[in-house]
Amino acid sequence: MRAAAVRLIAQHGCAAVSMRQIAAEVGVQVGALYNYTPDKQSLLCQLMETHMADLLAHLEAEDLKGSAPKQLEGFARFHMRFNIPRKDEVFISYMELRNLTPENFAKIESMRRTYEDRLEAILTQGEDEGVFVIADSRITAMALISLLNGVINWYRPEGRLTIQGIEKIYWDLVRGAVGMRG
Amino acid sequence: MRAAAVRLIAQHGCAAVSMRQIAAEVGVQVGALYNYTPDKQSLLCQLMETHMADLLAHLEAEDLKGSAPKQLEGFARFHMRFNIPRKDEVFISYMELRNLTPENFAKIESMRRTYEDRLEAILTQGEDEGVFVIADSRITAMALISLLNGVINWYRPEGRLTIQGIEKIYWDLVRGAVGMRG
DNA sequence: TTTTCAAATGAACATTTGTTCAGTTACATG
DNA sequence: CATGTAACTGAACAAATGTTCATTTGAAAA
Repeated sequence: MRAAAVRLIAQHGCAAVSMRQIAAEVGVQVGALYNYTPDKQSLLCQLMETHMADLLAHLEAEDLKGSAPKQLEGFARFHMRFNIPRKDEVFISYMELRNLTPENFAKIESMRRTYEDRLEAILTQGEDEGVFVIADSRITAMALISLLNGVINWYRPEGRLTIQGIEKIYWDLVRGAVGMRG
Repeated sequence: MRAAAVRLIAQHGCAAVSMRQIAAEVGVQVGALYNYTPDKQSLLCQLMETHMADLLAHLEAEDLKGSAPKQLEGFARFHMRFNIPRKDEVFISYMELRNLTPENFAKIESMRRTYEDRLEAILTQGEDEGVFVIADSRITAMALISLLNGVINWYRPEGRLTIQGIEKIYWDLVRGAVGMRG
């Protein structure tokens, strides 16, 4: 059911997908869904929440340490490796924020903030080390995440590039953006 | 009506906004809307189409020429200057693509492609000139647009930064990303 | 003043929506 | 076999949806 909901919502948007369509995709009647979620809003929120929690847990597990450039490379490559196979979830987590109730929105938003904070910390560390040239660490953090997320707009598993290849291209872009080329 | 539709759709998503809500925002009854659009789909498509046409027309009017770095700077600054005040339209043009009929989608998509092509041409020119270091011009073009578009996720008119200040920060990021720092 | 006509109304339509629930099924436990 | 229970069905509900259209409005043209 989770998989069906993710696929459909990513493709058509939450408001455009009915509970009946999800049920049909699962091969079940509408009523059966309500054994697993109290309502549609909770279903959407739970989708996003488990994805974000998963993201944060895996980032923590990366246990980035060492010099800022090494950490930044680890972060960028992790972001690619984690998000590319989860493009539907990523898309939902960015596009359906507006369909959450205020409380649910706050919950998800704070998780996203945590993720951004981790990147920003790496950036400020790099400034302290004198290896990054950055005008505004907060904005740069958000800009880099937008840059990295861009991949989900065009990535297709059957495409010409491997995930490793994409990782390399994007890491080069990030490296340059923080002023550490050459 | 256009303004009302843009505001509501950007805020809640196309499928989540009813014709009645748009009518109420305009201060009119539902039926009246159908004097101006044949149906909801056309309304959405027209919103996106005029925005994209506007974007392409203004880009053309910039009449970028000269060295690749100068053109890239012109492109980046133009993108910021044009899109920031139109954040609702930009958001819609990226998020509501999936709600278009195939024909309408193809129309909008080709306009977006034209825009990307223009940037890619600047990048390949820069490679020829030997001033940019780029792994894949197509992907870099899309990545840079994602980077630049990221601003609409956090920009607020009442925020601490001016548009000129933001332009500068993002231009520095772009400049670095194509390997021309220092 | 009368005529004209585009624009807005307001009610109606057939569907579709999220959600509920009494009843059925199927399967594991006793 | 009998019993219990968790899952699923299928029908139903009020509310909301996009769209249509006969009627009214209001102001410019005659």
